Amino acid sequence: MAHWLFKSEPDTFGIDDLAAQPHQTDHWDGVRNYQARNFMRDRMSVGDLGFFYHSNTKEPGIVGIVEIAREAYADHTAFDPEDPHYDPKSDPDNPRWFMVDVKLVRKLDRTITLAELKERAADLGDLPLVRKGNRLSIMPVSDEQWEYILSLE
DNA sequence: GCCAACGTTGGC
DNA sequence: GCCAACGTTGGC
Repeated sequence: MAHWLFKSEPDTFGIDDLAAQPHQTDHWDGVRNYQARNFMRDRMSVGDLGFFYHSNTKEPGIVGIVEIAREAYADHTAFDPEDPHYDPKSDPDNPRWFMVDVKLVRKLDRTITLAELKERAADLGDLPLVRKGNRLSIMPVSDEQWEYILSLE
């Protein structure tokens, strides 16, 4: 089973928004980065676990755990001219962008902040999150990194 | 609000 | 194919 990290801005879609969905499940739409797309499309399986990370907020950090509930399928928001993530180059017959469904497993007892993860960057090896200038919105987390980060909770 | 880092676009 | 210009991300 693989592990992942999903970034989202809580002002747009935070963990409490996911918690409010039916079955605490929603699709992860709006990814418009090829590397992040490829992780979803090619490597995510139902049952994989991921961290839910709040970005672009007062205290950025990991706030919860989600589970992949559906494998990648076409991101329909790319087909909607009214949608902020509209991409005319994505064709319904040959979609460019994909999304998975994620289900909330639980919220963490506390936020594991980016600041403390950065303090421990030496222990987190190649985790893109703690590297300068990183903008990747979906990234793989190794088993070791996963356990280590959870142990901080 | 600022701005560094990054990915994408498009002219050549 | 190169690379400057541009738009976006996201920490601070």
